[in-house]
Amino acid sequence: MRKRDREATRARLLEAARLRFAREGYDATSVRDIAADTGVDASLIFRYFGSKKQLFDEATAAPEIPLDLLDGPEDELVARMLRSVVFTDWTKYGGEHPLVAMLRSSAHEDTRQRIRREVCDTYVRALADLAQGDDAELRAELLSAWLVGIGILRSVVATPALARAELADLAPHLATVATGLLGRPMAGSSER
Amino acid sequence: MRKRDREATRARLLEAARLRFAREGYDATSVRDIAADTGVDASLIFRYFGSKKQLFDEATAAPEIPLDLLDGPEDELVARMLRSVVFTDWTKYGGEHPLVAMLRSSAHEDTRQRIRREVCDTYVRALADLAQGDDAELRAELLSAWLVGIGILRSVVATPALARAELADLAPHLATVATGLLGRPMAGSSER
Amino acid sequence: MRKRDREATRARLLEAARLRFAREGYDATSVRDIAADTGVDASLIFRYFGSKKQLFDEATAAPEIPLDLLDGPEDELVARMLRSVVFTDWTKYGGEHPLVAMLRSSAHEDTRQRIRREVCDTYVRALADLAQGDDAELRAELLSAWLVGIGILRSVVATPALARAELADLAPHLATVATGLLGRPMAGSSER
Amino acid sequence: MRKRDREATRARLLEAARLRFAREGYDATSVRDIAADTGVDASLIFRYFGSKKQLFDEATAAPEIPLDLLDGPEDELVARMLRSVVFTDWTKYGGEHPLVAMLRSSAHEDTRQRIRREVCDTYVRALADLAQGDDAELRAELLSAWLVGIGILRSVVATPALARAELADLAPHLATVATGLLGRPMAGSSER
DNA sequence: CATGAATGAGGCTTCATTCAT
DNA sequence: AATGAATGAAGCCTCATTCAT
Repeated sequence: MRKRDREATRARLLEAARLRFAREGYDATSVRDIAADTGVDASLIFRYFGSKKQLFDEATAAPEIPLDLLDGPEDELVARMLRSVVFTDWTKYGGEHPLVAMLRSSAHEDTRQRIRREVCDTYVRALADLAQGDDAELRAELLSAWLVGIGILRSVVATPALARAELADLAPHLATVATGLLGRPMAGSSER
Repeated sequence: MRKRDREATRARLLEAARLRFAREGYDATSVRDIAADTGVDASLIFRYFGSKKQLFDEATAAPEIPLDLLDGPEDELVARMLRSVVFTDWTKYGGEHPLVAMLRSSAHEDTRQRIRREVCDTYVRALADLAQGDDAELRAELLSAWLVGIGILRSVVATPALARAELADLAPHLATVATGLLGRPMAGSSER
Repeated sequence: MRKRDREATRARLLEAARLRFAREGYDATSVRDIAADTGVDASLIFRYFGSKKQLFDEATAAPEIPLDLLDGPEDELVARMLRSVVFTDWTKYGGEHPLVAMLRSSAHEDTRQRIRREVCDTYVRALADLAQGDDAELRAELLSAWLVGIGILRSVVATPALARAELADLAPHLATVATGLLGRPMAGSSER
Repeated sequence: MRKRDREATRARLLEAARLRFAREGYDATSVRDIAADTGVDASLIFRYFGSKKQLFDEATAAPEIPLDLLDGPEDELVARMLRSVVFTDWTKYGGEHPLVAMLRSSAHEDTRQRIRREVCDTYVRALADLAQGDDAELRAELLSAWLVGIGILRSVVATPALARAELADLAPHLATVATGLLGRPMAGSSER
């Protein structure tokens, strides 16, 4: 019973922290904000997580990668990635893909490393496996860069055309670019 | 003992501010840091700039757009943009294109607006003029997104292949994507 | 080492603030002074009161009006008021009637309004009810002015004769002036 | 020529200081305010006056007492004093009698002493010479207190009836109180 | 173990004042 | 002698964090 309360409070703190850190960045978020959102005293954060930094690390740990991101048809991989970046409900992260939101805290080298690791381990690697030719990794990174750029222009910078685009609007261009960069035919969207 | 030269001191403060804000972002930079870098008392910042915010605005004001960025041959426009983003000496901004560096302060809506304005006014507009078809603006933004994404992956995230790539490595892929997105033949690099 | 008692600490801060603000005025009092008097860290003031201004407002809130000030015999009303102004133990306010002490912060319009409200609501109104004739309010204010003036000359300016006067010395003159201004016989002192 | 400029600037600084100190009090006035009002650099104040405090002392030195204040008919003395306090053009002092204005800086013991000296030397002494009986000084102070109180309630506290009263409205009450306190017939106003 | 009172460093900013030029 | 650049202390306030209870 007690135990359950503790776990529940910890979870709620984590959730509030995720939202704040995503929306306002590390520096503009105070532990008091998070505690207030949760309705508990700020000192609990130190009991449960040790420090603001540790809470940040835990709150922004890489989310579970959806199984179907990497497991579907190969020619739809890029389309699935794009949907993950811009057409997925990231309400828990303030409405943006976690990686995009984390750029708001990119003033800290630590955060940059975390972003790098996830971008490389998840996106670049999977794309590099698909690419043909000797500079496969570079081309995979260039495609990843595009996805990241779209995420940023769409939500952080809020550029007009991208901000109101639907997946269907992007699909043909996605196919063009992905096909061009990977050197093999890629679909612009998955049928589902 | 420094010379008592208002303009010189102001300029040195501005320079220090540009570097700090670019490297560490608005929140993680304190006016004392900047003053210390400059070797003067922090209160001078308020005499000369009014507030930290005003110093930030002035320090991160859009740099002069090189004349040749928009005035060269049309088919090399994207290549010139890419060089501006990743192969220009941005030492004064901590080594990154100012727009990329400013993302580190993107927790503040104000900064996001400034980024949006410059991206739209300079990059998207020029590209939209080149693009064919009815969704010209969307395609221009998609290409801008790519440039931004490259800037971020290369320096903020420091992804391995991109970080060590030379312009020549990127040129062919640039030509492919730009041509594909704009619907007309584009060069991957300019001869100079 | 002080007890960790929120209410007690708050009360001690309030007490120290009352004294400082009364003796030195708003501007010449720093929150650090008050905190030091209390023996706690200055940041507690902001936790408990929000700001220096709010602490000031709370510390100088009108003290309870003694029940017998307005409820005794009518012809002794002025005498009771005089005793309230100059012959009451205002140690908590640095030795002066709160209204007189507040004049030290009268550089701020806000404070002036508070003084006006209390003077009008408590003193002028009660006196106007007693005065005969059509300019009752003016005469009530003139009598209030006298009481205020006495308070000021006695403690702020510390004029010699008034500073050492006892109630008995003032009583006959009080009777004369009050009777003259109100147009009805008034006593110079109450028997108690 | 140079000499004249210096004296002129000094005089203008003094004038600006008088106004600021009167209207906002010592603490709320900064030397920069005064310098800005005068259109000169703040450091001139230190060259010419030594310190803010010395400027204050000089700016608020007792103004020349009008010759006719003390030299007219005896029975109109109080009337002349009242006119001096509330019906004289004190624009140079922000619209209030200098003594009343100075109460805004009464947080400092120094200022209080200066007020005391002027009140005693000018007002109390002249009135005491007129009063009959052994407690002449006390009665003179009580009358002075009234004048001060009227000045304060009228302009600092801005009590409604007093704030809009004309000299004619106050004259009869003045006669009553002055006559009562001094023990000899006094006029409520002078014929001029 | 949990609570919340207390802390002290540091944030931005304004002040009176000094000191080169 | 005059100018204005520079200073450093101190102002209010917020922060992450600690430590009694």
